[in-house]
Amino acid sequence: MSTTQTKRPRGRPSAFDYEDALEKALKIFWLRGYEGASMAELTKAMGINRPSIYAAYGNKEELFSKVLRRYMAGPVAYVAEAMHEPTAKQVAEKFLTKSAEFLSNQYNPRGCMIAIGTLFSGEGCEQVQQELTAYRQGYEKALRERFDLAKSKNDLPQSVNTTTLAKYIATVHQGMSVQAISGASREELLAVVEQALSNWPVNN
Amino acid sequence: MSTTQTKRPRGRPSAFDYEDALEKALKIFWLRGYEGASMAELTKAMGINRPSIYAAYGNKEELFSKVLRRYMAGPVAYVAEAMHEPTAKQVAEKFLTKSAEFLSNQYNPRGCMIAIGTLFSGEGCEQVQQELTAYRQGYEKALRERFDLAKSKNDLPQSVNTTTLAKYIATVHQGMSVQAISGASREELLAVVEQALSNWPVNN
DNA sequence: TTATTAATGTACCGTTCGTTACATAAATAC
DNA sequence: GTATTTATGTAACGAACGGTACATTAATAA
Repeated sequence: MSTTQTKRPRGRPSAFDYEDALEKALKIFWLRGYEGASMAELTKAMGINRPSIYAAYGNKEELFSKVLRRYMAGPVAYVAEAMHEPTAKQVAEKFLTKSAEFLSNQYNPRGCMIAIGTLFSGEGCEQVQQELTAYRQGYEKALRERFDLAKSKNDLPQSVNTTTLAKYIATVHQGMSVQAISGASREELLAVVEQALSNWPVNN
Repeated sequence: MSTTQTKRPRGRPSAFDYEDALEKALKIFWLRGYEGASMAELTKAMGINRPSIYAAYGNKEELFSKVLRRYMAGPVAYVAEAMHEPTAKQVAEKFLTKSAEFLSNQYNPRGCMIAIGTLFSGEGCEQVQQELTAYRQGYEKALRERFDLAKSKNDLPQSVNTTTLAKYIATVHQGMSVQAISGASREELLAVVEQALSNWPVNN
């Protein structure tokens, strides 16, 4: 037999699915931000009583951290995927175009949790802010490294400053999240992307 | 005599200066955001007891509203001024370059209150969100109208979509605020501005 | 069966939130 | 002077915050 008997753990079994509940917490944090999401609202959305949340995920900060990991692996997984496009220009196009679609997806809350999450906040959110800053710097760095690779393959002119180019693409992406929250449509976001990429550096 | 006797009002005189205290509240809201700024912190910074704040400015939401007006008239007055530059390109250059300097001014809190304020928030902040959205749409509209004027004077090609161009400039500006909060330096911001404007539409 | 383990639901903890009642103090009006 | 007006400082309000103690329930182990 190839069926592996999964032995049940010792005590009372969980009444909720770990990942499902995390997904529901994600929706709340995404809509409200870290501070704007209250444990009461999270509890209600997750369908779990508070002590079970703390037992399973830790405190609010740790729950948010786990939510961020799920967010990266799910809704914004397209970012990492875009890096695999064959050319630097296609990477940028894919990244921004997919973002425009993502940000105007009617089933998502507006804006990207990582791009524009917890920019201003009260005292005691320093760790959350740092974590989000690290994520932001992370995808900007991924862009830069991808552009460095392109440069080494003559896919980008040697004159290009990859740090600046990556920061520019990240800046447009972050601005697009603000635009999405402020009411921009998919068409408008795509038009901005086209404008933003119309200055792409090319070999002569 | 040309000196006009300013007659003192009836009751006990205020122990604080209205605009000075508003300036101190501005610093707190700018640093913390609307929700992150507590009345306790505001009270302490303004040097006024709470009932006096409520009497002079109304509740927290109204205080924030008055702070926004002061913010527009002071720290970000350069935005309206930039519109008066002689050409559309100079308008965009001035707007973004001044923003880069503003956002990296060591004496300011990071980020622009209006560009990226209260993007995510808990229940009960709808009015503040709407007000900030209106301000954001306001300066984007000012850019568009300035570009329309430029177009009518052949300062911009007739093929230009001014709505898109204005939205693109606003998007870069908003992204720059995120970058500033995430640690970008003045030099980096200025490099992004240069990159962002390298595709400026010109008559052939 | 009995012991052990772990998750559950209830009910509450202390703190902080925005806001306000109220008595007092300091000015003008008469 | 006395009355009136307005701002002040103290002190507290009810509600919401993040977090937890504790008894109970439901599973496995022996």
